[in-house]
Amino acid sequence: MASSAPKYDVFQAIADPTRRRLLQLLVEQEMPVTVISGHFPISRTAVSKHLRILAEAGLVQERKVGRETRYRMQPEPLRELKQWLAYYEQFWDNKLAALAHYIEHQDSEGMVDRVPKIVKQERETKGK
Amino acid sequence: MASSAPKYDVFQAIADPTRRRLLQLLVEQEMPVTVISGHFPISRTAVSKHLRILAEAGLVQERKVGRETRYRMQPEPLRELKQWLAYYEQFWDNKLAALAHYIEHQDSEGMVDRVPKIVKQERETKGK
DNA sequence: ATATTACGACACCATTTGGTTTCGTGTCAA
DNA sequence: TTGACACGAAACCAAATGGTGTCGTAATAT
Repeated sequence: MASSAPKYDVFQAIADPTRRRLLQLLVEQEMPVTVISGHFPISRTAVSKHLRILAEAGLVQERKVGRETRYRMQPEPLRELKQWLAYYEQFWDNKLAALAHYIEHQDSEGMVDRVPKIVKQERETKGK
Repeated sequence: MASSAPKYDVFQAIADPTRRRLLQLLVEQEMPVTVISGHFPISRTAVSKHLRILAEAGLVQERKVGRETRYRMQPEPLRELKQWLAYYEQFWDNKLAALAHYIEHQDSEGMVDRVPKIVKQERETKGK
């Protein structure tokens, strides 16, 4: 219920290649819809819909300027992704540092149901 | 044709919450399909289809043992995600370290068309 | 005042997606 | 051998997704 309630899913938002290219385009610059859609082979309306999905995921911010709406990327929600990744990082290297970092940053955000807090599956989980 | 030809998309593979839970379940243990599907409210066949998608993305590995097929997570393909993320990390902190890390690891994989090599978008909206 | 531009809201459409049930086949157990 | 089990394949379905074109309205330009 905090102000930044991401009602759409970050994982889903970045699943689409067009949306990833949108982020890439808007990461450094704010741009109005028409200009943005000039960079894509699809219609302005289609771009608009992608932008709305990204906005709902918190990945872009919109700002009205006169008759245009300018969009810009907002990278913060990617933190959630990073945390999710951090959990798995320990498994592809033997990097203890990764695990340490993971533990250290566990409760930064509302990630509770997304990534397990190093939880035992109900399986045996005897010592390693 | 290298053994790790990810013909499915990692971004898309992890977009689905069920598939993320599958990864979480299989990250430390190999399991046969029936056991896996016992952890989910959906049918075994549905689970099987998710597993195939994950397998095509290289995120799980299958191994036949007698009449059962055992699956286990393989985290390597997440490297691609990590690299994608690394590019954006520089934008949410002023962390120069992030940028440094990004540059340093730029050509590790075949990511060329996915993340730009610090490219200048055409600038047009000048000033404010 | 009138025309043009920017853009969201709709209505619509084809394809993909996540799910189901049924069936066939290979493997193990009695 | 006969039966039960594990599982993928296939056929099918509803809903979501990514796309289109048209329209209305607010802001700007002539």
